[in-house]
Amino acid sequence: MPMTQAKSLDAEAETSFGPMTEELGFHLRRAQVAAFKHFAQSVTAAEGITPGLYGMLQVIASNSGLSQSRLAEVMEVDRSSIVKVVNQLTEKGLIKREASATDRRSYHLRMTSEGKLALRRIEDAVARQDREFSAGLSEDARRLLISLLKRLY
Amino acid sequence: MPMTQAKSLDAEAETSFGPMTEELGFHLRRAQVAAFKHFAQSVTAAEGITPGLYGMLQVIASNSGLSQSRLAEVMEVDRSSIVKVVNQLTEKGLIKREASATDRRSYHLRMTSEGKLALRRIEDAVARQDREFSAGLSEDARRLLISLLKRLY
DNA sequence: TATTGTTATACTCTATAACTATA
DNA sequence: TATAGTTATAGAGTATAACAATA
Repeated sequence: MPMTQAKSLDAEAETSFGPMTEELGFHLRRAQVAAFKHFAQSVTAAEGITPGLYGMLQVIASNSGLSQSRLAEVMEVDRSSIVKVVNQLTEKGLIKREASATDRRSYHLRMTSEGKLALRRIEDAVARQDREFSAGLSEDARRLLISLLKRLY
Repeated sequence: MPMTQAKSLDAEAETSFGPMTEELGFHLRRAQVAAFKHFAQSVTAAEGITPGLYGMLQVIASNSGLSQSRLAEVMEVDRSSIVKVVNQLTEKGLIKREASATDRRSYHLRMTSEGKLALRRIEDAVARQDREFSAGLSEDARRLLISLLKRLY
């Protein structure tokens, strides 16, 4: 059944999606949806970490001590949307909030030692997943694709 | 302020996002978010049509008479998620539900004449938007990018 | 006055489960 | 029994507005 569906989608792609098949945005979206599904089936299934949480973890790990407001800025979401995420990562024992010595309103976010350990593991899983996902591309094609994508933002 | 932010993100990109900058999924997501924002600022602002609704419209236009279940299949969402969308497009006068002559449970979805007219206009707006969004790429680079993206799904 | 983190609230998108009317 | 469309409901993910504590 999955093969049949895939086959029919392939065969009717031109007629099913009309002029959209000429649009970059259309293919960008489809590829991105496929990437999320792939991530969910490997990394999220094994480690319980969504793409969003993984991104937050990496930003915290690479910018140790940053504030929640700064994290929100980097992730380009509202400050209020960060609260839940930080709670989740804290409850998982992956990060900690440290009171700032100079500003009592603010927290410094840092990885816990368990978090650092977990991130090394997750990072490997993500790297493998990313390679698997792009298995249809040669290493050169993969690099080329990344460089083209970067020119869009 | 936007320029300052963009500049600081560029300058710190390597340190802010860590190993993610090596991942295809990371760049795919950023490009896709940028594409949605661009679409929202041009097409959605001018025509009140989101990327999702536009996709539905094109699939209905290219597969006139298809059922809601078939539309859900093509869009890869649940049947129940289609109901609201079909209602919205019907209320906007862009599509109509026609009773099936052979199966009284089922509807055939079709564009209204106003819908066809509107779609021609929206289609042009989207085509312009898509070119603007990919203005940083030559025509060849754009085609290359699309062909690379297709190899991911 | 402005900023940090928070809460309350709401909106969009999507899914699951259960219903109805058919088939 | 199975399918088409629908409804009720829930869970992500995100935003806005307003608040307390602090700067």
